Amino acid sequence: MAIAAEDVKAPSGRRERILRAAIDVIRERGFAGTRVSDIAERAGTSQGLVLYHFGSLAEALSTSLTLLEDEFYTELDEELSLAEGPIDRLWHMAELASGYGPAVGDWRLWLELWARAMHDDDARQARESLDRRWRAALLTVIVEGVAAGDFVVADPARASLRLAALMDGLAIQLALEDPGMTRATFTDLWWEAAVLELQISDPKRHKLPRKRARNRA
Amino acid sequence: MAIAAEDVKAPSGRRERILRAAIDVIRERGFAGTRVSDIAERAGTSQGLVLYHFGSLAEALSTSLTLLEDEFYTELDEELSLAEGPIDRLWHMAELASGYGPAVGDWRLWLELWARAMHDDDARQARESLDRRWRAALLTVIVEGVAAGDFVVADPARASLRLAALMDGLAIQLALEDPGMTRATFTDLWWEAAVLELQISDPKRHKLPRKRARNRA
DNA sequence: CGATAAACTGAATGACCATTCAGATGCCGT
DNA sequence: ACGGCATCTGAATGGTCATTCAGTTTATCG
Repeated sequence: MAIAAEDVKAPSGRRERILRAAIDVIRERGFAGTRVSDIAERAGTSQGLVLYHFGSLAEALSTSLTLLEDEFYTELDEELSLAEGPIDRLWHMAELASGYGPAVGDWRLWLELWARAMHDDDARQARESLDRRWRAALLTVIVEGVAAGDFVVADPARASLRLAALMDGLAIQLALEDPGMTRATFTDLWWEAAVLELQISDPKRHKLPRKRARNRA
Repeated sequence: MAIAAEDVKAPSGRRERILRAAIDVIRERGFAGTRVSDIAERAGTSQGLVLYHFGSLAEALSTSLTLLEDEFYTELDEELSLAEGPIDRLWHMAELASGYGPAVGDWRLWLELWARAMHDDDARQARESLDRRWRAALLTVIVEGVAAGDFVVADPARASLRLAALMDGLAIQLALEDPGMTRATFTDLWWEAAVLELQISDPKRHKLPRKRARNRA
């Protein structure tokens, strides 16, 4: 069950623990395969409590999406605040997407979300705002880079759209563990495209990847 | 129900009708939401028959994936045989992917397949071979183009990988009906990337899209 | 024309799960 | 220490399917 000793009794902590458990289960078994009992078991509680807190399974899943959004935003902001210039920021985004943090590059979850977005409205909204946010960040970086003279792009909007889409596409292979697609290949292929698309003049130092740090699960 | 008058009694046709019905339902309701009764209703038969032919729902779904593969291959081969040179072929592939035919550009189905591939082995294999096939075709076109002097690429394998991934990424927006992503935008953005990546010298005439022809459903 | 098998049906059967519920347990202010 | 409220539990309850089955229709072929 894997319950940290810390706050076994904290009454409020229970709610969030359930949401985290839900996310973990979704990642493993998919939205469709996630049952109340899975969540309860993973969270170390009873089924009853899950329903007590969220009323229904559907509601629990939706709410966990909200938590996911929060983590995503936090992670993105945090990471971007660390970077110095546009080139560095862009590189950081590539790393994030390749799976550096717990949320942004959690592609199995994204594939699930995409599929669910076609049939569930909460999922649709969640993925839409997550995606919008990500693309906006990318666009901002590109615009900054153009202003700073680091990038040369005719149409930043198009460029960001395309680079974002390329990430998604590469991510599919990553999530499905396609032979030949690794974290390294991902960043490599994407960075090359970015260099080409944005006409980055001096992409030198960025070739060295950072230390690893995988998902909590 | 929508049963064509043609072969209501054809005994063998029934099987395939069921498979097509299954695919239709999957596209609409997703793998997870597809019930035996949905398929039966859509095919205009009884639940019993679906199970009679395929033994189980899971088996019916798997088998329908095989039919999908067949259609995909047929469509791809047909389309490629029509095109003249590498540039034209490449353009045809872009059109196919944008949803020109019934199978290749049926992106809702692809999103479903990706998600299912994470949990179901038949789906995993299906998507893998479909994807491999598609990328191989792309690679072939690129290599031909290089040989013919139409394209200039350092590493055709990387280029095809990237262009294929870009398609997938753009396709997600298409499937999810992201505002701002249409068939036209899709081909437009992709073609521009291809021109850049492959250094296509003379992409002129291809800017005009062909007549529409959507999915049967 | 039978007769045998294949195709087909619709009504059980039973498993699996979300949800409900009656009550236990801990918490907090007084 | 006590009343009351939030939290929590585990065992019903009931609905929704996949699957089974007993039997009917349709095709095939000698």
